[in-house]
Amino acid sequence: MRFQAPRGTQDILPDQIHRWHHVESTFLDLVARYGYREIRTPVFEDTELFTRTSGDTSEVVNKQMYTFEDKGGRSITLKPEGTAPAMRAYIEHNLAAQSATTRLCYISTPVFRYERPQKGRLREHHQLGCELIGSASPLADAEIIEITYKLYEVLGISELLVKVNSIGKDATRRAYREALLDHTKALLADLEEADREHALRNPLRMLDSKDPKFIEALADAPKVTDYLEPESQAHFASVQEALAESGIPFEVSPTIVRGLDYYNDTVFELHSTSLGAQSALCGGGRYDGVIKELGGAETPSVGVGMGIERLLIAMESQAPVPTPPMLEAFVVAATDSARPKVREIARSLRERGVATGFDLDGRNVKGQFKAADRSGARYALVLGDDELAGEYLTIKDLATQDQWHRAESEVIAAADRGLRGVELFAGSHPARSD
RNA sequence: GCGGGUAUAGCUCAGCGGUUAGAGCGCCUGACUGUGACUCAGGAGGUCGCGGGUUCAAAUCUCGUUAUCCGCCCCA
Repeated sequence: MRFQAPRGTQDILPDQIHRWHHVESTFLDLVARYGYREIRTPVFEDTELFTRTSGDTSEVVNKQMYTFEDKGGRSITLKPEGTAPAMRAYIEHNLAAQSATTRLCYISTPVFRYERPQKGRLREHHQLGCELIGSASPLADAEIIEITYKLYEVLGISELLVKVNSIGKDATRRAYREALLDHTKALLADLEEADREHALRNPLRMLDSKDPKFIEALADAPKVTDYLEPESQAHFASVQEALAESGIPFEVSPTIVRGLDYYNDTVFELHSTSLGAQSALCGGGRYDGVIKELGGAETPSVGVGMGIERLLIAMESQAPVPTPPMLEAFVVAATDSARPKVREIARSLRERGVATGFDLDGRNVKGQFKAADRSGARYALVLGDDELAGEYLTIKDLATQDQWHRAESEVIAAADRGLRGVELFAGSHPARSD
């Protein structure tokens, strides 16, 4: 029996991991400038955490959660999204006591949804996220969108579309839902039972449909923005103003409704045209009711979750990340008598922070050079009887094939001063050894 | 959950009823006993995704299954 990774999951192999590190460190560096601090939450949570917040009519909670009973009889769910666990932790550890507004971020948190996999859609994927807790200001909404936009910009995604919408307060959505159902009454009556139920469960989703029937029927449908309360209208206008001031191009898109039920007022998504059917790079919005729903004080909040796998797909074509070399230097034993010294030099360099390799298996010089080449090391440090006698190293630049001598003590001293690359190995004695 | 395509060497793919299943790239060895990458010569590597069926004969046809890709749905 040969095992393979479960359907919809992927191994992230060493040849790929630098791309993840690049995204993660770019993200952490960016959000640190806004004052976000990282939080890590468990992979699984109490099932009710998600049914309470995401809403039991949502597709995610309804059919996509990985839910099971543990040996203690508890209902456990692998996290299907990142916000609710972060809010649970925020309440549980009373982070509100530390300051009025709290900025949390998370990197590469695994997210599980039972879906039919295709490109850019997995059963386990990973998200980066930001949560700005404790501010009702439209500037908070704009900050989250700005950070998201900047991240993609810095990472080199150019074919980017920012879509924002406001879905208002509960009352607005209730009224609008009614209006929408009223408007599509004739169409709904014609639908198959299953389709009708689906539409009735969340009427807003009809807006997003690609079905010509819906598109036609909804062409002259009322807009949610017409139903917004004055307060929500003003908020949405201010968010747009703030985005414009930040120089972020966006479009108001009435069809953005989001899959989770906890959002109010601002919702947004960023799409990349290079992604095919699964074009959403991230989604987020304001969720003022979540913390109260989870037993905390009423606390307005806004946040975003960004899918890493989709981001990496978009980057592949638009902004590939160069593969860093495995090693900086490789020490070659030209004679067997040099092997102990080779090991000693490798150890000295490693202690001084230089990624250094050498042959463990008694390979001949040719094999050692080959290994040096494979390792990506720019420099081979050759050590044989001549070098042992003269206490120097023969250094070869594997890219240019130049070769020179340098006293061992000088190399170590340079490494001690923190020098790297050319400065570390460049010789003051450019004589060739052959 | 629905519809369709694909699965052959480490990778990209050809072969589509009939000798021993191939190519390019990669890998290993040698030419070169202290020099990789380039060149030349040689070599290793395959349950043809898996299981059943049809046939004298199956990588090839067929059914099932698993994975993957595309569209729908949903979303990151």
